[in-house]
Amino acid sequence: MQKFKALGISNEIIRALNEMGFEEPTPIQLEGIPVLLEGKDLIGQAQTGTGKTAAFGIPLIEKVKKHPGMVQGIVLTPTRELAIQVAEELNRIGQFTEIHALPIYGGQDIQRQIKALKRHPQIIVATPGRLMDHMRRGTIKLQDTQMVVLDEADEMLNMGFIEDIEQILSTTSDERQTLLFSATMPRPIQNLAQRFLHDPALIKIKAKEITIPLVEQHYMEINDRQKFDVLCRLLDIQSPELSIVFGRTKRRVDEVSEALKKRGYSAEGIHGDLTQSKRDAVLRQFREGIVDILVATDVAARGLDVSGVTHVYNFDLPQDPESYVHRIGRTGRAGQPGLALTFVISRELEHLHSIEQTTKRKILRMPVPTMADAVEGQQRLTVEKLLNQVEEGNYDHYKGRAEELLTEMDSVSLLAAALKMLTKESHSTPVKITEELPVRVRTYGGNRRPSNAKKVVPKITPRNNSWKY
DNA sequence: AAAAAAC
Repeated sequence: MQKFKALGISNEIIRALNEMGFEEPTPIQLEGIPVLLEGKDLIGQAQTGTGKTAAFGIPLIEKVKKHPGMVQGIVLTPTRELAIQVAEELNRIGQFTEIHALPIYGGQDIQRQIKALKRHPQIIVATPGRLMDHMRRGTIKLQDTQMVVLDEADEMLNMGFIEDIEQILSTTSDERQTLLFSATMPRPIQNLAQRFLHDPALIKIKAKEITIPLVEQHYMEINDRQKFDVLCRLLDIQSPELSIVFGRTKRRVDEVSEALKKRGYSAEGIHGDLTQSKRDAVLRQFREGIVDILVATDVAARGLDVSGVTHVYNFDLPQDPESYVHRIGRTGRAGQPGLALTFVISRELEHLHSIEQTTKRKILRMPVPTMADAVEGQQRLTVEKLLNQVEEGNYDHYKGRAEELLTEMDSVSLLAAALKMLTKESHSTPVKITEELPVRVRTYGGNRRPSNAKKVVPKITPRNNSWKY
């Protein structure tokens, strides 16, 4: 925290950073914050997860607070979800100040937004289309805007927002401070920078640092018909805390999420054809862990920062290397390890290879897990779930399964735990299990995996980042 | 070719 203080950040914000668990500034914060506090324009080549939002958010809030009233800061993002996420982070950074950030995006009731705007948030985080809508209606005026942040500028370019962005920038004062963040710097983005930024500082997080070092990357060669069953197997075996399954189309996302739900997984789909309120709700549930598998199109590929995402499954190979990098970047965040696993059908192997070359990272082949692997994984999960229930004192629901398991378990402590569970009244004191719990259980009908069988699929263990079943 | 984004 001393290092944050040394950057010249005010006490209220330091206090908020403390509460948010920030310890040391990331490279982009260390370099960017002083430059921005000085008032310079900035081009930042970095992704989220590098602490980018705080890098512009801290100076933004510092600057804004001295001039209460009108809209003084604008952040533009390519997707609606990102607008919500960035606004939330800004509000956390500014929680001990009088500064408020409001997300403004399409698909949400505009009257509701107009009402919220009457409370005069100093910062607006918006997708371009809806912001333009408000500008035309006169419900947002940008004359007093002192800082404009273009977040994920290359993606906004891809989505055809460049003209909107130019128009928005032209509406604001030339005195404004302009920040442009982009993972890549294609020609049109360079032109934009040249036209609208004045003598910008350049901060580049090198390519090596852009690819996420803590994400283990694997692929599995598989045919299309097997994909769903194998996904279920993997979910059982690897038991992710939270996971994202990326599909190629909206339709595909619907199919996979429905099928997962039918099999009893806690999954929800998200894509651009859903109503915005549904999208907001799904993402909220996912963040809270109410839903633990998010099935998504590339709408969720960029910038989304959800803590606890231990696994990303590319159910379908992404179209381009850029999309691949963004998708797998949803895990391995904030220094936590993550696993990215990509399903590849044989004719796509070459495409996978080109992704490998572009990202300059080896994607390791992983064999399809056997049925025995799956059975064992499933049982381990069931036992773990059961034991959690025992700890929490909710026995009734698991009674039947527990009785079944009693005949299968070869571990004395598991047996004892389950016995306790079955003999306790449902309202009695929960059993506290403190001993190390063995997780191996005997498989059905003596159908053990032969000792010479391959046993290879790594399971992610966040504690030590080692790979084993 | 698909996805995203304003009504």
